[in-house]
Amino acid sequence: MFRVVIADDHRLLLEGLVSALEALPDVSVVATAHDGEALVAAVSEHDVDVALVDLEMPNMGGLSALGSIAESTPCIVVTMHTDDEQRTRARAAGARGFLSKATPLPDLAAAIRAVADGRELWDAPLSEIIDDYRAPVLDSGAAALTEREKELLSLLASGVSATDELADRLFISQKTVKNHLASVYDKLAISDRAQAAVEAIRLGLHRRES
Amino acid sequence: MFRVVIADDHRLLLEGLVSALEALPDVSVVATAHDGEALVAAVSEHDVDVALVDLEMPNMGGLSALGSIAESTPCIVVTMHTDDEQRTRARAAGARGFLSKATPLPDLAAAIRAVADGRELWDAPLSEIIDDYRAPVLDSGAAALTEREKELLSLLASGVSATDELADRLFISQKTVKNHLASVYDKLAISDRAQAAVEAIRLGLHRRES
DNA sequence: TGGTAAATGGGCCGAGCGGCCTATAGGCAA
DNA sequence: TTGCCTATAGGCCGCTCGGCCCATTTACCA
Repeated sequence: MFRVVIADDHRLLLEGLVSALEALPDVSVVATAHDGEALVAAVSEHDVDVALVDLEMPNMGGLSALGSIAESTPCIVVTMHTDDEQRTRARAAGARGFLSKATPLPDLAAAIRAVADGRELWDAPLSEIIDDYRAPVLDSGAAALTEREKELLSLLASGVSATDELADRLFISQKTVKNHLASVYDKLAISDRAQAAVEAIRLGLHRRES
Repeated sequence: MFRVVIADDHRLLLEGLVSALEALPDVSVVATAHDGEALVAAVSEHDVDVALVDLEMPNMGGLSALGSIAESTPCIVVTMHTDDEQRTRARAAGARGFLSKATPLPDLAAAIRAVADGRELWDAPLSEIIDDYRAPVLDSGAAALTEREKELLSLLASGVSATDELADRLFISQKTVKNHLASVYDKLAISDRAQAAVEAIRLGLHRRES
């Protein structure tokens, strides 16, 4: 579980990112900050794997804050201004990466995983580094789920819980539904459908087809 | 369920907002757009209660797009530049409201509800209008849940599903747990704990105390 | 070619769950 | 003061769920 701090004075972006990153099964937002000073305070108070830092903030801008924290905490600069000058400054200040606010969310997630893994996003083409980290880092149990088991969990997460209805939706017998469920319980170390539904949602298995 | 369209060329903000708004029990994001043209197309293809529009976008800016859609679709301008000139232009173009990207997320949610309810955010102090719409609009079943029932759902949503464990956590007998559950099933029109857990998460009841 | 994993299916059984009825005490409002 | 709602709790019962055996077919892979 990667522990992330986000600093941005635009609260809609900040709180939106919190929601989107928290929805990932392998990311946890441990603190947020509206300005540079709060960011410095936040990383000193929490164990942080990656900090996302906006450059334009009141009370000590992102670059100054980077100077204080970049040595001890891997930082990714997330900014609107993507000119090379800002990019160079961010790198010089110790940032491990530099992303535009126009970046798709999955790319940011991958960048977080890459930086948390010790990579830097400077030299190689960004897409190459990022492609290595697209998949969420799941615990061994969740990673062992088969496709059929995920389909079952997806139905559970959408409120289909009765054995007969699950069987109808998957075109299999009720017995096979129970077998798959037993396998899921074993892999996720849980013991009933309610917990399975909670895990399914946490793993992002709700609302998808096939 | 308010149907919302979001247009913004900064994908991190866009996708973050989608995640945050979808997490609300009374908001559904039916489409997104990266530019003005896609926004116009989106509102013509979906039934939309409120459109959130950024002013700075490629391929027809927000103001031009407003001209095409503001008459038929209530629009809230969400922008970084909050000077009075932009504000006046947005109003002249037919927007029902004007919010900074520094707005807290709950205020945006309230603004969406207010505008969907036919209000405009111009004259009265924003905080007064917004305060009338802080509470999510719940269906009658969810609105009828008592505090104790919400506590129970909150535990369910965090993976506590066994009757005896729920009883221990709430300091009541197992029988009372089952009584509360039966009441929840009735109010939410569901029939077991798995569905209750799904609903609890949808209603935002996960991860809160007492 | 043999081993492993996935998907399918069956039987059995006990414990847990949900449905239904009743009851008491406290708070609040008509 | 007479209801109604909430929170608490018990009994009873039938059905479902989960745990534990098992088998077959189809893959894929070493």
